[in-house]
Amino acid sequence: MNIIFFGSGKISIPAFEALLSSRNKICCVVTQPDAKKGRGLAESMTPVKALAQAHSVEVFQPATLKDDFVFETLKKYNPDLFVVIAYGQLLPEKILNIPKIFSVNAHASLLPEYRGAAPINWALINGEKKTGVSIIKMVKVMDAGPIIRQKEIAIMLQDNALTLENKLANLAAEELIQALISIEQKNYKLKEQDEAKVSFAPKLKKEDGRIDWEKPAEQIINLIRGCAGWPGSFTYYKGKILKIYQASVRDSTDVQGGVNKGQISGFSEDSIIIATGRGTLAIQELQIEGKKRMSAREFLSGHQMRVGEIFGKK
RNA sequence: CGCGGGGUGGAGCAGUCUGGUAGCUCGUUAGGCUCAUAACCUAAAGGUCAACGGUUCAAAUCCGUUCCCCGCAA
Repeated sequence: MNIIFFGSGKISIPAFEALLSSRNKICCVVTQPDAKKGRGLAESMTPVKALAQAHSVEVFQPATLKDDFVFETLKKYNPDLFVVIAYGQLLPEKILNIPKIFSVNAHASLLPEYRGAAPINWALINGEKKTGVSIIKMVKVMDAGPIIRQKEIAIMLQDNALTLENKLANLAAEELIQALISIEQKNYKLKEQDEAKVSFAPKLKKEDGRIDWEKPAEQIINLIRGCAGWPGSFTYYKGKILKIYQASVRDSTDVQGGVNKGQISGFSEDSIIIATGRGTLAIQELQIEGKKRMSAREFLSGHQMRVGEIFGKK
């Protein structure tokens, strides 16, 4: 089949690789335009573009899909199928209807739950025990199309957004290939999503990563796990932003009276222990503004922290 | 030329404003204590203070330039 691949995020890489080594022909790859990223003025391309170039696949980077020029360009390839995974933009109906068969999307959740841009992160933040990958036929509404294949996976306690994304990326690649085979052989079934069970996972904002120390330790840990990578979870210490990379629940029972939430309640050999709304948690890896990421042990070597100091105040 | 923090023995930091003997918490090595220990005590090794240039009797510290790391913003 002639396929046009839409993808931008890291999660789409295994699927893209799987497609490249399948019997299908990738006519062209559509990915987000190079962004002028920050500190200096470095231009950065999506990982998908880098991989496409390495395989000499044509790359197309329209700023918007609403342009007629985009429609004409894609039409010219005469594609059988569009494969979309973590592209980063809604595909207009006109575009979706270009391929002869239809457009397929791989989504990292058990649809109809967690529709939207950040399903992996929200599943972790909400403390879900399982998630998965759904392969759907695309319709006009974001992530609302009928399901072709769906595969469940357990969320491990030690999983964070990065490790889970990795697992789901590989799973998505496998499921996608299977789905393509069944589509080619025309022996697939479509299962409509149950609209009553729809939930949403909107794109995360930086602010979503701010830790609320009033919450129970478990919930804070879930936030840290869910925000790993981007946007990262953070709090404040002595007026500076303090990012927390690795932490675990130390004690999930009630805190003794009089202890302020966010207070340093002690230290162990390798971690800083903080009181929360319910229970305590142990920070193992962190980063203060302007410094490198380091272990709690390293941090404590150079910073005199005291029991009773408060986290979370600017 | 977007804003800001930083580069000091192996790690993390102080010292820089107000130039004048290289400091702290660890780690490493050796010895001691101990039934024993990653605990405790003692000692030692380990630095061209990012680089180059300037000012000065004297520069980690003041001035100029460059390189590198990081946070914000996107």
